[in-house]
Amino acid sequence: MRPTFNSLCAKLQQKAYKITPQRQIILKAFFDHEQRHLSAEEIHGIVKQNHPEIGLATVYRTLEILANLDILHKIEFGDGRTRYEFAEAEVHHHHHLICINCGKVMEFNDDLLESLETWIAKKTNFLVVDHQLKFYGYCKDCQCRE
Amino acid sequence: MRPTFNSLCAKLQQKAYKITPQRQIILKAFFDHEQRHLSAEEIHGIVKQNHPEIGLATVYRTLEILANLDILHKIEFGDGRTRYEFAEAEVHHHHHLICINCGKVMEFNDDLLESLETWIAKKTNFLVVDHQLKFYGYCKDCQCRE
DNA sequence: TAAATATTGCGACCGACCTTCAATTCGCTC
DNA sequence: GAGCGAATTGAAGGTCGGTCGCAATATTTA
Repeated sequence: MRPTFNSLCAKLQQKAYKITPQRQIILKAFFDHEQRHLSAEEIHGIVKQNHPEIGLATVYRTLEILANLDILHKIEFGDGRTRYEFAEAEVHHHHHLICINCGKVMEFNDDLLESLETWIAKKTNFLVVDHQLKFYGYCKDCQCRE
Repeated sequence: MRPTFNSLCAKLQQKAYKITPQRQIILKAFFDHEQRHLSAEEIHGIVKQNHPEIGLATVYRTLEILANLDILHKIEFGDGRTRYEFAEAEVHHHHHLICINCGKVMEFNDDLLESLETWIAKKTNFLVVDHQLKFYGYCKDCQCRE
């Protein structure tokens, strides 16, 4: 079951964070664009449409808080900007297919890596707590052209 | 068999790049620090010791060229700076174990992902040409403390 | 050796992100 | 609901990795 907007606000409040309009607006933007991997500037662009007074620094600060509370999850696609998605998605071990040509990002699920993690622990004494798997290549649309 | 310094210079020359002292010095630095994942600034620091006149921009430009020629391979560990390693290492499908606590980076090899790539191609029509797998966790030394 | 062209170092610039600070707002208590 | 203290905000400026423009210089080819 996925968290509701209200349950996430409650999570903020539990940790003594104040429920400001700005934080609500930013959080709502993630519900409205659930499918995308949004960067800070993209979020800023979205919330500014209806709330032009919200500053970029506030967006950065809010994203940092939401990531620390495990509400959002940071991802990097190598284009120099950090992107965010709902953290709950991460427990399904979904990973990313990144098109080198058009930059489109798709997802796929797998559970293959869990067995790999325990194998690593045995072999190397390294305690794995998270992993990131990215595949680079050409999506269906970009395989003919280019 | 790994390429020699001279064979890599030849590769540059084939593509109509000039063999300048700066490029040789930067390339040599990678032979002298083969085990590490060096960033542009680190390379600059190394080459400046014996050749203080080499500019940072030249280092960036040279690394870009060497990466485009598949002599070096770019890697990102999420610390905001691009790092480089010899590309030949990549064909062995080695991946990285990144310690969240001390930042140490270890490597491990696997061939597991090749079968996954063909599986993806069938399932999603996505043509995989490269992949990146990173595990975050705690290395042996950091598991007790922290 | 000289001309044509690529490359260099420098400094200015860029974009993503963070910090500082005065002004405002939240959440609590009365 | 007013008042208080602490957290938060927007704006401006700063940091940092990386890039660009340009005049000076070096490499290659003839």
